[in-house]
Amino acid sequence: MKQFAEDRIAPWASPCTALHSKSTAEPFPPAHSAHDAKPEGHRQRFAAHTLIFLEGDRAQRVFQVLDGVVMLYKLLADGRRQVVELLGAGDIFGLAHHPVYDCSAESLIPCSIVSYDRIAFERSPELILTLNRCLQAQIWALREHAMLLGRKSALERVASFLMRYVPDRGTHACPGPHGHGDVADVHLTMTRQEIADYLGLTIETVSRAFSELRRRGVLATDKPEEVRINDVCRICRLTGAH
Amino acid sequence: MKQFAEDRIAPWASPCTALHSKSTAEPFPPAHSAHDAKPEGHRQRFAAHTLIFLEGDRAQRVFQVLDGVVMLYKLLADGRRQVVELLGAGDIFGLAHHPVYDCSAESLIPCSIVSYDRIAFERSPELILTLNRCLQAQIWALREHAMLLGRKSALERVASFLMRYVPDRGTHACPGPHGHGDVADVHLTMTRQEIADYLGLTIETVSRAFSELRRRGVLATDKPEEVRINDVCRICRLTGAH
DNA sequence: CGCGTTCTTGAACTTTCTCAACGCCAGTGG
DNA sequence: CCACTGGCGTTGAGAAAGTTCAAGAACGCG
Repeated sequence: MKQFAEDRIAPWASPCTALHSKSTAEPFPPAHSAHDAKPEGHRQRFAAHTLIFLEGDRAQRVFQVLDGVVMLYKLLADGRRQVVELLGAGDIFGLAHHPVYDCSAESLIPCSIVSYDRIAFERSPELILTLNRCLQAQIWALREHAMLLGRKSALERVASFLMRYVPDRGTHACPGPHGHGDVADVHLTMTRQEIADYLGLTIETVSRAFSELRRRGVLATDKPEEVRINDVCRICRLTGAH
Repeated sequence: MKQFAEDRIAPWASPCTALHSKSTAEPFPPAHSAHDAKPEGHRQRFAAHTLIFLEGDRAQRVFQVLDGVVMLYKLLADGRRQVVELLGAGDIFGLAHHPVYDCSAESLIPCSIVSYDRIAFERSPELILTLNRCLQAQIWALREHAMLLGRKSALERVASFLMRYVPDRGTHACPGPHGHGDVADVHLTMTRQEIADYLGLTIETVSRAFSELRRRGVLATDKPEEVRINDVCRICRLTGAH
């Protein structure tokens, strides 16, 4: 992942890492040549849990997260919801190969977001390379998530979810536990319901999985959103990936 | 979807449509200007059920399906498998934002495939736009699939799967039943096991779902792979999307 | 302090999985 | 030509995992 080191943030090394990152993305990397038409962006702030757009809306604008976390979700007619992506600083969303958005977008925490006219955005040769890298990272994350949704048990799903919040662990080149103990303090940015809709479970099952991890001593929670992972390696082994 | 009409095949209108398409893609659309460095492609034929590359292999080449159907899948350490994408004519695969492939690729039926050097491919300005559209279509399909894996029942999954094989039905602008009856004859290109791994189910559950649909009169099967859908609209309503 | 929301826990129920048996078919070899 | 074999699909019965429904606890907020 070293090849992204020169980026301000490494936003597409893994969309997941953005979740715990406190970093902020620039609206866009500097232009390489003057003739590249860089569309002008419209900067906006969103409070936590604010709708950005709705599945089915005309897809006129493309967005990039500068700061914060955005959730993309889809609904079935009867109200069942599936969160399909979690996006952090650097991630681009709102593209659609149909004329309307294929999912809804909502901020999970307060967010800074730039938006661009979609047509101008897609024509900009400057952005297209950046965009492609971002799309590839999203595809990677979606495939990973398909594995989780299709084949992992509830406990494995929750363990996988928790690992997202631990920087650089459980990845290709996991450095392994370092220093004294293998503890991580994590601030979950999602409610149990949102976690459930992301993991394809019910809220009760998610709650039970947390309790089970607590019972096993792997986890300690102060408030529901504040989690202390006592043994990152152990959680990682519970993800089913190893 | 009219905007893709000028394409030889409309490969990225929806990756799904490629499944039943008998059409063939050109290695790539003609160059717009002479200076575009179009990397040279290496054409290959693969028999049915042939491995193209393995998850973890160094990602040196990028592939495009000219003809046939390719399946991408991931494995967990204990052997659980999840098929993450089904690709048809026009679809591009083998890109990776890591240096190794994040999933394995296998032909489902005999395939014609071109491959390019990944570095050259990613640098080619000619291909970037094409690639971009393809990636967006894949993201759309993956999100749709996340919905299926996370929130749909076994019967809904199988119904959704069947709808993939019926051209233009169940999409945005579904023309509805036309002519006498609403029948479709479908040749499934996958074994029950492959379908199960795609839908996040077991082979038995898939088989039972087929039987249930047969019992309800919606479906008739001659051989397991040859299916007659007696009422497309009814199957469509069983997908859970409406 | 009281209220509403979110989270947790328990018990009954449903769906899907697991394990096992059987049928069908194609290919093989006597 | 026919019996054997192995792969694949179907079906059944019981087990397991997750869902549903319901009640209670914890927390934040006016």
